[in-house]
Amino acid sequence: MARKSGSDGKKTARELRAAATRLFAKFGYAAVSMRQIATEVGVQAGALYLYTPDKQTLLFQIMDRHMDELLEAWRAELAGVAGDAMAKLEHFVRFHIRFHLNRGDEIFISYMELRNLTPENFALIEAKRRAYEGLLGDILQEGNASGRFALCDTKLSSYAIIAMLTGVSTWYKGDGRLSLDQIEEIYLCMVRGLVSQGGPISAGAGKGFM
Amino acid sequence: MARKSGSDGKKTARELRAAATRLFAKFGYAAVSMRQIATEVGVQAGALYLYTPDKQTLLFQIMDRHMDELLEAWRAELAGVAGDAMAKLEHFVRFHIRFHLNRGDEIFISYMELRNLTPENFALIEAKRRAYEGLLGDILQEGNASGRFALCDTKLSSYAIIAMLTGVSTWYKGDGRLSLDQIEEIYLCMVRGLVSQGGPISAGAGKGFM
DNA sequence: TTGCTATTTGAACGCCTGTTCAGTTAGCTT
DNA sequence: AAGCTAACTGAACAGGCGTTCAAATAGCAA
Repeated sequence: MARKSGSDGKKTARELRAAATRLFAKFGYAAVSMRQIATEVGVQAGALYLYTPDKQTLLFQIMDRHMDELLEAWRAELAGVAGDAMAKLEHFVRFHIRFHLNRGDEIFISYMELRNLTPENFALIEAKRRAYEGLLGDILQEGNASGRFALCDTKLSSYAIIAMLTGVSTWYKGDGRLSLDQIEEIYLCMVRGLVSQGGPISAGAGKGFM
Repeated sequence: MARKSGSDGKKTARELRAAATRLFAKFGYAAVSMRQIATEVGVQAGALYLYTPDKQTLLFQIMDRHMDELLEAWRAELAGVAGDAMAKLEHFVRFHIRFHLNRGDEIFISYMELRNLTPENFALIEAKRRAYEGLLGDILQEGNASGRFALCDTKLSSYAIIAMLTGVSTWYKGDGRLSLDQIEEIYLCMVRGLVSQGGPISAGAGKGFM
């Protein structure tokens, strides 16, 4: 046997990416072998090398595409939003949760497998990650400048908000007690409080952190 | 050559744990070989099996000890705290940041290598993790009950707070622009706002999430 | 000095790894 | 029917994997 009946390069390439994403997310890049991926795709390991130069590139492309889609999706989303910083922030929260819940595998890989990238590939992904954090950071600064927010440090706040939002994908199961809408609302409550700092107890206490 | 001069089993056992922790954190469990660990310790691979039954146990013990120390340290900390829920929460925030920043490797492993545990080992670690989340959850519920906090969902809030606090260890470098004390204060500001929900804008808006 | 135990080596086990490549076939074009 | 290309197989390569174990040595007790 050599070529299989009904074989199609484009389809195999797609399935390779899909299988790699699934397996990397489940078992980790280092723990998954090319033969394992090949089995999932339904071909022999050698055939994979028609569609990727090597295993490392496979990992990098999954992450790189994820970051591109994330940045592109947010730019598209933001284009349709008029309003103050709070309106933008609320949009961001909803967007981030919703986007990531539909891509559990990619997000998992993007956070867990950074250390398995070569230094050059790591630098590329890291730059895109920083760009995304910066987009939230801009909103926070705008809110601080307009007096709407009262954040001590917008950079740390962007880290904190992204970390808590991304954390949703570690426990969310589609069949849980809460719907996606409810989760969005709950996180919105928390983020609104977080950026307003202090709340009822020491409302408007100032911007310094001491 | 066989036994080495000055050799000491207790010391080798300690160095094995230390080397495994360091390497697992840096490269990931699956990517690190027993020979690599042995080189770090300064012995041949075979010698490691006097101090661990296998590689999996090595990983499990690192995580298990970490969770035990975390739970024990927090219990000790809480014992000395009198005050309302806000006082306890502030203590928790400081404690969590401080504890984890001193153990970057262990925390990294505990979050990244869960999927490399056998199902039985995973269940044991997961139980301890839930216990820790529950300790924060108790504080949040106490605060909600006393009217001090205005959280929509204490369970989700405990996830969110732990996620944002733990996130610190992903970017913290001891030589950064902020001191540990400053970081604690900034996160305290955010957490206070988060639990107070809505802040100056809609202070005391209620507990329902809609 | 002899004996005993703790500690380690170094080789070996069978199996798996990422990657390459000559050879084979499916399906289309001429 | 012949030729061509896209798609794939299956074997091979050199090396690494976790783990085991007989043999050897260090340091102490008798």
